[in-house]
Amino acid sequence: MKYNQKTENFFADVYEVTRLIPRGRVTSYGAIVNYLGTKGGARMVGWAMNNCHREVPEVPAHRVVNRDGLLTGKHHFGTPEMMQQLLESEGIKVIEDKVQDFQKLFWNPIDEL
DNA sequence: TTGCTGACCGACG
DNA sequence: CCGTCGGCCAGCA
Repeated sequence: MKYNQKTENFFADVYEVTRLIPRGRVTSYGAIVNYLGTKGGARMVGWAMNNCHREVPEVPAHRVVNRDGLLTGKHHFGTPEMMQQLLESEGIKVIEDKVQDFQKLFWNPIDEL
């Protein structure tokens, strides 16, 4: 599969930022988009994540949630429970598909990078 | 080319 | 609180 240079660059940036998320922390699609300069649109981040499973090394997509801290993409993992399981294994509490203390655990690439 | 969809977000009523 | 719409861009029929 080949993508445009634009798309490849976008993908690379998204994956790079996602991999930089510290263990036990989370971020949002909007934050990544904002960090990249809203290039490509917010929905493209999710679209990129849909392809991340074939990327190497593994992209911690489970650390990326929507702006409310909801695990909107959990159905795109092997099983719907996997995303929550991975987060809890890192010490993140998840209740009803929602990250607890989201504001506290939120990792903003703009602020950190 | 058109129209619909999508792991989003913000604004409106 | 909930539904709807517009904007963003790529993929597909």
